[in-house]
Amino acid sequence: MANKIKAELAAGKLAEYEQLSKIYDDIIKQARPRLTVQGQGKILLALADEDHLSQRELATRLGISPQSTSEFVNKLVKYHLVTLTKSPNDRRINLVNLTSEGRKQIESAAQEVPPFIKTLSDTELDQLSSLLSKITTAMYADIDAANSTLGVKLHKLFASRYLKQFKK
Amino acid sequence: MANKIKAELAAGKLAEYEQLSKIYDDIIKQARPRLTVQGQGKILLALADEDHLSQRELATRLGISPQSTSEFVNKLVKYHLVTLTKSPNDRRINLVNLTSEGRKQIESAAQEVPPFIKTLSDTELDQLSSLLSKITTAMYADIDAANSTLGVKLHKLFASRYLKQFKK
DNA sequence: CAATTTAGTCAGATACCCTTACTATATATT
DNA sequence: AATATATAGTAAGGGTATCTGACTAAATTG
Repeated sequence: MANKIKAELAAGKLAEYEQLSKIYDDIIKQARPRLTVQGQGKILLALADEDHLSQRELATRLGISPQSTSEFVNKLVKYHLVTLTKSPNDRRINLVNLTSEGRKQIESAAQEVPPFIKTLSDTELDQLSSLLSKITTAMYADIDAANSTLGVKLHKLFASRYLKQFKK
Repeated sequence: MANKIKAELAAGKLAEYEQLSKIYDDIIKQARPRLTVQGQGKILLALADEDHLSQRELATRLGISPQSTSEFVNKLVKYHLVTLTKSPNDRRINLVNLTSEGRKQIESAAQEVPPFIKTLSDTELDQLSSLLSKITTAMYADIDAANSTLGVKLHKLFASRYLKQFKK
């Protein structure tokens, strides 16, 4: 029983964090045009991980429909953040390429540590990372079970993104 | 320097969790409609905290425009989750009232424990709750600084929501 | 070569938000 | 009272993120 309550509390906190973070983003960082993990931003992030992907590949990796992908890519083209080139092997395929401006956007927006993270101590940061790793691992497993390609791709996407941080 | 890396890693993990949880919800629990802290859900949550508010009051508390509020309220009316009554004192005012169905929606959507939480031990759950509390507290403070009414109200809103869990 | 699969697009929807009018009702001022 | 101003809400229209269905254009397969 005790465990159940603890679990509920933690789940509640997690939900609270999620909801709050939406509001937080809205309110706090209006200044800098932030790269969101949605729509166009999602595409850019995926390209930062691996450039010259086809729209189809992007759609699959990001879990959005090819139609939405097409829409976002076109907007990015309009803003000169990516270009499209036809694949020489398969002329149906549009390869999506980051422009230098696109890359700059990603860099400048990349992973700022939000201020609220700074309130945690070193030990707490370690704890948090490790707990979240457990959680995400379990999530990946579930996602994987439901749709194996998506899960694997996602993992790869995020993994390489956060590994990059380490190298710096 | 070490701290900076730890912070970046934790921030990354948090971002990863957020991103993942969207997809997770999509894939894993399509069944139940989840109450978000946006749009219509936000309105319902505010009403759960205090019923019979005017649209203006809702708009102010939730930090959305009166126009959007009107839109969401009207949708909720259409779905029979709230009703509108003119205030007797001031006939400009529309009071928004939860229907029993609306109340049921809120209850049923309330805090299910997602399966991935169950992979954590008791100790880990405690740790996670406490870390997230620190984080959300810091977030509330920032939100508060930017827009005091909203921050306070939100806090109250969430607090009452998660306190309810405990009583059970 | 015909049939099928795959990549991408177009059109049309919905949800969440905003801004700029505009209406109706209250309240304050003269 | 009559006029002016403030307040609650609505209407219209726009932008972003997504989705589904229908369709075209290549590639692959039999």
